[in-house]
Formats: sequence, C-alpha cells, structure tokens
Amino acid sequence: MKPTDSEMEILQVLWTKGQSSVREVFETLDKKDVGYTTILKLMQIMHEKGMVARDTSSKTHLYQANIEKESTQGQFLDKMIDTVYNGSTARLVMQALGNDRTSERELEEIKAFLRNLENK
Amino acid sequence: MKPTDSEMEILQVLWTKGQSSVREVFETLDKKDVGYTTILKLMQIMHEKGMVARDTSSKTHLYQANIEKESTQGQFLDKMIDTVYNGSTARLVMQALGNDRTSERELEEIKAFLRNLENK
DNA sequence: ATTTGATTACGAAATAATTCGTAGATAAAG
DNA sequence: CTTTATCTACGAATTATTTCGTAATCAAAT
Repeated sequence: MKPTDSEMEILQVLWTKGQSSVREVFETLDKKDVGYTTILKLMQIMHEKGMVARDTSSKTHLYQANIEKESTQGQFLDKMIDTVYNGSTARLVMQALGNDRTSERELEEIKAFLRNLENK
Repeated sequence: MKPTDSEMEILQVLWTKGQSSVREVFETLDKKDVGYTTILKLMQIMHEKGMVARDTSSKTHLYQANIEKESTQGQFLDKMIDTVYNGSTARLVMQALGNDRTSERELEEIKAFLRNLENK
C-alpha cells in the first residue's frame, strides 16, 4: 500500500525522530494551515492501514513507523521512473544531478558509490 | 499546476509520440481496467487546464502536450526529493543506482555525465 | 471537588481525482 | 438514403484524500 503525500510527510518525521506523539509530529511539520486534529486523524488512519504502530499504554499515544524507509522510498522511486521518466533510471539521475542544487560533497559521495558499484 | 499521475501517463505518450488522438493515447496506454471515455474525459480536463493543446479541425480531435517535458519532470523530481528523501539529492541518486535495474550502458552514460559536470 | 488544558475518537463535510453511461454528431459503408 | 461505427460532450457517480468540529476522557493544577 502506497502512502499518500501527507502520509509520507508524517512517516518522514517518524523515521527521523523515532517514536513520537501526535503533538510532536504536528509541531515538527509545523504547517501553517492545518489543525492538530487533522494530523491526529491522518495518523489514526495510518494506524488502521498498518503503516504505523501505536503504543496506547499512556494517555498520550506514541506512534512509530511500521514500514521500512528504504523499501517505501524505493516504491516511490520505481513508480516515478516509470510514469515520469519512461523507465529510464539514467535520465532521472542525470536530471537530478543537473539541477545544480547538488553540493560538491554530495557529488563525491556519488562518485565513490559508483566506484564501489564497479567492484562487484 | 502539477499534473496528477494519470495526467502524467497521458503526457508521457504525447511527449513520445507527438500529436495524437484520444484513441491513439488510449491504445498506447492499454490499461486493462479503464474505458475509452475515461481517457477522453481526462484529456478534455487537461485541455481545460491548458496542459495540452487541441486541434479540432477534423472530427477526430488531435492533442499535443502544451507544457515542457523537462520542467514538468523537474517539478516532480524536486517534490520527491523533498517529501521522500528529506531534501537529499544524493540519497535519491544512490538509491536509484542501487536498484540494479540500471544497465551497464546507462551507468556509462551517467559516469560520462559526471565527468562532463566536473569540467565546468 | 472543580476547573483547566491536553488528548483521543468519531462522524461528517469539503475537495480532488477517477470513472463511466448516455446522448448526439459525424462520417463511412452498404 | 439508411445503417453502422466512431467520436465528442457532459453530467453524475464513485472513490480517495484532507480537513475539522465536537464530545468524551483523563490528568494536572487550583
């Protein structure tokens, strides 16, 4: 089951910060235009879907991601390569790199990664 | 204005094949579970939104993409880097390359691209 | 014990996206 | 000319997603 965009934002927080309350997620996202109960509701729905686990032992419930970060990201990536780049990973990568926003340090990381890939 | 996933699939066809009729798009996509009029309706809506241009001079109308391929793809990419990869282009790229689906030939292309990037 | 503040549960409204049926127009075939 | 096939237009139903108001619960503070 593919998370929606909103669900992805919430998962992002949970992956980064680990187990968190609704309040914490709400404040981390700090979206000017949505209320607390909206985030609450989203997280409840995510729980129904099995996307997050919930600890209800105290009043303030604690949530944590129940799906793996890498595979979830991979799912998005695959879909994107298909529908947006017609199946060409190379074109996605090149456009991503062309977007100047990539720092020197990141470029080095990538080159190292490529060298490593060769040795297999 | 950001195309939806369905709209993206249609744009993909128009970018690849150029000016096309609804029938041609419908057959190219060949989705088992949606009818002809669904695609027709989607393309009509895309026209209202200004996403595609339409030639109505003959009975069978002809459509063509009215937004640029590269900038539209870039929009998706940027959004994805933010919501799915927390802003890190490098991680997106490395995951894309790690996904084995990338052929030798594509890898070579990317390396060439990187060498070229250095010389600037 | 009462008030105050924070929390969850839940229903329902609002919005967005997708789907298709049906009617009418047009053109091609007989 | 009549039938048949193909196409567009358009409304409406369906489904998915997002949003929030309100009530109930609980805990802390007075």
